[in-house]
Amino acid sequence: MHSFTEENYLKTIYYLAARQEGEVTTNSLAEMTATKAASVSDMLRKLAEKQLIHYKKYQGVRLTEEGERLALKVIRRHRIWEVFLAEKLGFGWDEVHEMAEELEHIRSEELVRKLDAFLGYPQFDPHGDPIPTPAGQMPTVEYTKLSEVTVGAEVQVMGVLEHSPEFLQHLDKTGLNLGCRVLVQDVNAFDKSVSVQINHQKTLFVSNEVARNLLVN
Amino acid sequence: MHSFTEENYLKTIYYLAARQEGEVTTNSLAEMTATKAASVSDMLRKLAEKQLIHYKKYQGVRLTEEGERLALKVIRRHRIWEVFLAEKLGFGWDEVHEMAEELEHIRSEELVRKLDAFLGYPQFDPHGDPIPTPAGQMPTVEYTKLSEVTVGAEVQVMGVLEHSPEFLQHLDKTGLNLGCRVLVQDVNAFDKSVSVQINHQKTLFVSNEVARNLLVN
DNA sequence: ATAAAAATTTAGACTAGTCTAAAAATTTTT
DNA sequence: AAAAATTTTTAGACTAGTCTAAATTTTTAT
Repeated sequence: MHSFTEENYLKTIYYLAARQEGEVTTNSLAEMTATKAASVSDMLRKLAEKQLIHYKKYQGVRLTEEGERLALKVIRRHRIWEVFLAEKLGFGWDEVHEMAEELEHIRSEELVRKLDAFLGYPQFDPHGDPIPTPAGQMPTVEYTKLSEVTVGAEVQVMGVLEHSPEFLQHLDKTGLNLGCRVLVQDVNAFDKSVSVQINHQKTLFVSNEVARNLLVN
Repeated sequence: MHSFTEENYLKTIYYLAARQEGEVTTNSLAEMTATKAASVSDMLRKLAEKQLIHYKKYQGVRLTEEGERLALKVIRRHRIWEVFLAEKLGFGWDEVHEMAEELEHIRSEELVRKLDAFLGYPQFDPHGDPIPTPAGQMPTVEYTKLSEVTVGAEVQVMGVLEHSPEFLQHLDKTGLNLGCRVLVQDVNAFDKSVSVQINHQKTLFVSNEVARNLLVN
C-alpha cells in the first residue's frame, strides 16, 4: 500500500505533466503541494526507489507506468466522490474539491466500484473533467477555450480550466453553468473580451481572463 | 483541530467506558488500539494536556466533557457513514465497519449534516446502535439480551453486542437479521442454549454464546 | 567561457506516533 | 505487612514527512 502523501505526490505529478509539456520540476511540485523544494527532493528519491517515477537528479521527473496507474486511480476516486457530493448531497461545484481531497484516499476498491454504480457510472465530474476508467485510462476530450471561438458560433460550456472556488462562484453569479449554450456575438479587439448571449436570453460580457478558462465544444 | 489518532483514542475511551464500569485502563486501551501500553501512556499525557481526559498517573482515565463531545462526534460520523454504505451502496452489515473507520475522520461538518439529511436522519446504524444526536447526545436504548428472555415471550432483534464480521455472517446465515421476530420456545438447562421460532416460521437452536450477543426488546 | 543567478539536493533538526527495555507504582498473594 | 506479580510510566530510539541552511548543479547572462 502507498501512503496518503505518496498518493498526493503522484496525483500532482500527473496534473503538472498534463498541463505543462516536458518534465515536471521540483519547484513546481513544491508550489503545488505547498511544501518546500527540499521536502520534494526527499520524496522524489523515495518514489524513484519504489519505481513509481523516472527520476535523475536535477533533471525533473516523469511517472512510470505503475506510477501513472496509481495517479489515475486517485484521480478517479477524487472525481467520483465529487460527483457524489454534488449530485446526491447538493454541494456546489465550488465546494466539492476540498472534501474530495480527503475522500480520495479511502482505500477500499469495492467502495469506489459501488459508489460508481450508485451514481450511474458518470463520465464527468462536476467541473466537466473526465473520470478515468476503472482500467486506468484517462478519457480524451477535445474542448476549445471560449476565448478561441469565432464570432457567430454557438457553443456549449463543457468544463473549466481554473478550479478555484472564486472563479466557479463568479460563473454561478453570471449564469455560465456547465451545459449552458453560448452564442459568441462579438470580440472586443482591444482587450479580447467577448460579448455572448446565454441560452438565447440575456447578453453578457466575458473578460478574456474568464473566456480563456472556459472550455466549450 | 485534532488528529486522526487523537480522535481514535477518544472514541476508544468512550467505548471502553461504556462497556466496563469504572476507569478505563492503559492496558485495555493498548489492546483495543492494537498498540503497546507505552504508546498509550504517551498519548494519555498528551490528551490530558489538551484537557480532553481526566488522567492521574496509574489511576486510569475518564473523558472530560469536551473529550466526550468529540468522541460522540466521531461515533456519530462513523455510524452515519455505515448507514450510507449499507442502505445506499448495498454493503452488508459485516462489511461497513472497516470503511467507516476511515470515513469517520473526514473533517467537514457540512458533509455529515448533508449526508444525514440525504439518509433521512436515521436513528440507528446497520447494527442497531443508536446514532448520537447532532447536539452530541447518545440516545439511550433499553434492550435485553436474548439469553435473558423468558420462555414463551416473542421479541424482535434490535441489535448486536458483538460486531465481528464472523458473528454477523453467522447471523446472516441463520436468518437472525435486524428486525426479525423471535419466539423463545425453550431454554436448555444444561448449556443455556435457546430454541426459538423465527418470524413464525422455521425453528432454530441458538447457542448461549450467540444469545448473549443478540439484543432484543 | 566565465560569472552570476536560479534551481536542486544534502545535511541536520524537528514533530507525531510508534516501539523495546528498564524503572516505578500499584495490586495481589501469602 | 512483606514479597511477588502485574500494571503503568519513563527513557531512548525509530520512521515518515516536514523544515532551514548550506552545498552543489544547472541555467542564464555577460
